[in-house]
Amino acid sequence: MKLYNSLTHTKDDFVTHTPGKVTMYTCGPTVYHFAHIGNLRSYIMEDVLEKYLGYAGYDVTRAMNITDVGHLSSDGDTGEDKMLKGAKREHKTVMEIAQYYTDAFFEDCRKLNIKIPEIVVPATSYVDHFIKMIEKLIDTGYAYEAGGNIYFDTSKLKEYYVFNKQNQEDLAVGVREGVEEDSNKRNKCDFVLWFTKSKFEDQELKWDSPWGVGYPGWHIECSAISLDTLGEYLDLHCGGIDNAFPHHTNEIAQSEAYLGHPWCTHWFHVLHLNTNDGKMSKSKGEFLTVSLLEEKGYNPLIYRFFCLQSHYRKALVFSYDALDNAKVSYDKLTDKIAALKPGGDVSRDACKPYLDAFADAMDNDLNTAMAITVLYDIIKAKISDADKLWLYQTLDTVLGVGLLAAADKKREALAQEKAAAEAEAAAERAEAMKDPLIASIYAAIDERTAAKKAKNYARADEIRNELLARGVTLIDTPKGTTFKLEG
RNA sequence: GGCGCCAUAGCCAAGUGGUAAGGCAGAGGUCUGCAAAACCUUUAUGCCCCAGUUCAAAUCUGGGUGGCGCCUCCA
Repeated sequence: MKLYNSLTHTKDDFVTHTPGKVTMYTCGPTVYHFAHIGNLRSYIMEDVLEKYLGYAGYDVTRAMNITDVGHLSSDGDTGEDKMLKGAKREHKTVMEIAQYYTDAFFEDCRKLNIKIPEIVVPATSYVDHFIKMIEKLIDTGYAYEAGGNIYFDTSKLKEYYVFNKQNQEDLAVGVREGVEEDSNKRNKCDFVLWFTKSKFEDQELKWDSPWGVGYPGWHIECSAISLDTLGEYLDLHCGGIDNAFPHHTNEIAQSEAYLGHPWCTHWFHVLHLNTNDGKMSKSKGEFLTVSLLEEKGYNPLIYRFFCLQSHYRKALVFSYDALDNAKVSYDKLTDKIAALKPGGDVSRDACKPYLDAFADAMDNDLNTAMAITVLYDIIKAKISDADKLWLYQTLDTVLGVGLLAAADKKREALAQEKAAAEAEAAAERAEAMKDPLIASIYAAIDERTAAKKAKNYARADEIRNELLARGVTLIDTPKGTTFKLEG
């Protein structure tokens, strides 16, 4: 499989440290608020990647953190801890906020068919690991204390800017409002491993440490959790592109300084979901959540389908027009699948070309847009319905857009609707027949239906016109003829 | 200011040197009397612009133009 590697800037052959096994780490959410659908784009694409690796025969172990402490600054950069801000907003404790939004995140994942990694670690449960790691970094000279905080010394590294060629001097400090240069730092890019001097007066969560009571920096959590749960050689590290610098850069710095050898070989970054006026955020414009999409009548899996129609390494612009487009495509596709007849033998030979086309697309840097077109090829293919259904079921284990479930639901709904409509029509008619006027209309309709059947269209139209003159408009539907009475 | 990404039809979007996938919308048609649905056919002499390399360029190179992202909050 070829997969673009942010570290090398090329599509590399995906090679794992232990053949047949993949260790995969994902930067999880900061649980201070609901996730917006842009956040979830990354998790959708990572989910597809994980499922495809499994489909391709790898044994995948995946871990994810939940950031419930240490993530400094708010969206508006007013200098508050995200968690603390969330807690204040909702008059809850930080831990209550964390639990509430962790659950909400998992609920969004469930709706989007995102498998939750088998290992999920809240940062607050790993503080002792962070401390151990920081201690070693101090012992080996990679970290120093200044002004009460512990910093990582980036000048001790051979190479700090791993994802692109930058110079420390060229970085603009304070490019964003409210970000101030920290005078304790020896180098511009040094970052905090442990705070004892909080920027915030009432940081709620604090732990004892060899350097005093405080709390961990943001970057250390991913390194420590990954090293402990997945070992010292990581195959695949995922996250949104905005994490490449500084978060992932810092993870690499501290992990490799700690280990003394290269750590993660492959970096997978998902580009952002934008709106017409740029990057999606929680503070600007409409706060697009999965729940909001549901309220507007969209099945969340339509959003997943929308994401899959594009490539993960391309910025995707969200609009309701584009989502509607995906919805129509999805509905048409599942309608066609609903019309397939189950039962019969599956021919592996007949299915093989489609499996190959799917694998070719996915092997080529997870080209999900191409993989989606295979779904359309299958509909048009000259293979049996049993083959088609088996293919949809198989491919959906990776794509996860719920093709068969949606089709089943449609089939059921259709049957139910039909039965209900028939029953209702019969009941209505029985009731209406008590009225002589209505009864006469029904008699006329019956006569016209008989005339149509006999292809006596002249008579049929005559009846329609007669009724029209009486103020009755006939409406032909696939279920039969109904009418509308004027006045 | 530095670094990086992107530009393909009305819209979304593949394509990675061999003559422009797919979806949505549109157009024409078949068929059920009409209509709807369904099905079939069709829709970019051209891929932001200008040079260059090549037998051959959307694709590679150089230079523009436009959009986006990152530079201690983000997915």
